[in-house]
Amino acid sequence: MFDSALELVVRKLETRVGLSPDDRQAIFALPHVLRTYSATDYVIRDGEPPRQHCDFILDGIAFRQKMTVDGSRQIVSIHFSGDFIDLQHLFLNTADHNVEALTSLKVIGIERTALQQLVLQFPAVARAMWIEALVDSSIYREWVVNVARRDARARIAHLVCEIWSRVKAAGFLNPQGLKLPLTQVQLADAVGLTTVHVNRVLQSMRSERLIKDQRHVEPLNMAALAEAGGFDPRYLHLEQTSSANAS
Amino acid sequence: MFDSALELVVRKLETRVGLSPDDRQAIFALPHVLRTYSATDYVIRDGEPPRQHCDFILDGIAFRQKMTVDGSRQIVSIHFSGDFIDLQHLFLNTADHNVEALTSLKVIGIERTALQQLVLQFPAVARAMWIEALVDSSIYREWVVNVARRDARARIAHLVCEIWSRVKAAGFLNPQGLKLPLTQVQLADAVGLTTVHVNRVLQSMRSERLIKDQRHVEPLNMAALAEAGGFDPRYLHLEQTSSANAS
DNA sequence: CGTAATATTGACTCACTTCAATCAACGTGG
DNA sequence: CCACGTTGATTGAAGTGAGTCAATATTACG
Repeated sequence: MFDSALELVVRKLETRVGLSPDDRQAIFALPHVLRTYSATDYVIRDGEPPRQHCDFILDGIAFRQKMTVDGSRQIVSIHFSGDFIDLQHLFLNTADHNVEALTSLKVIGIERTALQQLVLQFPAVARAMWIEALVDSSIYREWVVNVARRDARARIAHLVCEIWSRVKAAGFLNPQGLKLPLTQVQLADAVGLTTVHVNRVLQSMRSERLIKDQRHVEPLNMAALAEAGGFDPRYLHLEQTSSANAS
Repeated sequence: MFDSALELVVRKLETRVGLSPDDRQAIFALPHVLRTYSATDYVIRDGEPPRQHCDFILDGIAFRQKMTVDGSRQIVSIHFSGDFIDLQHLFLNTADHNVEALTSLKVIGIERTALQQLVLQFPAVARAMWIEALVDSSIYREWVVNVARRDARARIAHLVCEIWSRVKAAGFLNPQGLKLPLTQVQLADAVGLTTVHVNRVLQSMRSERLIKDQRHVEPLNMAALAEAGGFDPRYLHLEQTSSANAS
């Protein structure tokens, strides 16, 4: 039961590098707990030191948000099954933002110091974790571009394409689509717009049959969406495996 | 001569973790070259595989930019003396953006595979590099907030504050200020605005005595600038050292 | 000294915001 | 089973920060 949760961690890392039996054994030996959050629960709170456990999502969706001094909110990332929520705090000592559960969330919380040791002492695992962290960075860069340079329609289209691609790559997509219970308020906070405007743009996108409902992403017309969002998935580095096994 | 360049790398990493004599020796043993770029030279090109060397800035300024399909440009980060330009490509196999020299640039290019080995085999070094990478991520998150949620005046003020803080923390600030040869076009590309608007906002900021000249950041009134930009430096994690030596 | 890059200006437009209702869906308690 | 509160979605009217286009200064520099 516990082991099956760590199995998911192993499987995730193996999408990036080959693991030896020793590596796998070390992962299975990680002290951990299973934990559940309800929607709207905080997983990480701005200003707090890292918790004792580092969470890896088994099921559900979480998002990361920052507040400005004048009180507006920006969602800066969204995380799904198979994501480490919290690489950030593996080696940093203070949270500079919040992470909140979007849906009810099942995670495996791995003991932070044990995970640090694993990363520091098992090169193959380290490689995989580095790749995860660097892809996170790459996604942030694309978000900068998204909110800075695309209009409302393209921003929303781009975000939907990203989510679609990531969830699909992680193997959690059923053919009838993806349940994504983002409210329009949250969607607006993710793309840097107001709710009112998001609402109007969504209506027009629905009338174009680009999307059906932002709370349920369906494979209506991904090609048209990608076109509308100027979406180029290279930044997700989905095919990135450590073929660079120069090691 | 060569060693003095690596000395800078050592010094940088030691701002984050304590290094043992072994660690230091391993760093000094890194195969490397010294290299120079002229302003506007490309250091990294979108779409290319990683070069054989990983650059660390000894002197000068570089910036990272992405293009959208419709041809607009967004600068997503700026790098100064003491920054690794290229952690991204230490473990990823394709560049998804460009890095360009803003000024003439002196770098030490460390052999990529050797640096990988160092990071994978020397835990203290790994810790320091992780912290660098995670702080990079944190900065990207703040840039998302900056372009998504602040108005033109605040965006520019925030960017100036960030640059000021980072260069100061790296110890490269002379009392009369910082030469930052950003043109208004580049500044606009960094904050997600047009040149025309940046020009007008700069004029008003100059008249308020918030800044004097965007090409030379002077310590005119950093407190007022921080106020105008809603700048809270926590996201830079400047004080972050691995006091978490729970290891 | 000429030419290109950068900065500035003016007039006009527009995508997005703001403010303020209203509507719809849904769970809850009586 | 219905009144009611709450959350999320929608609408309308009016305002504005920033963009666009196009011209002109200004500076840098070979």
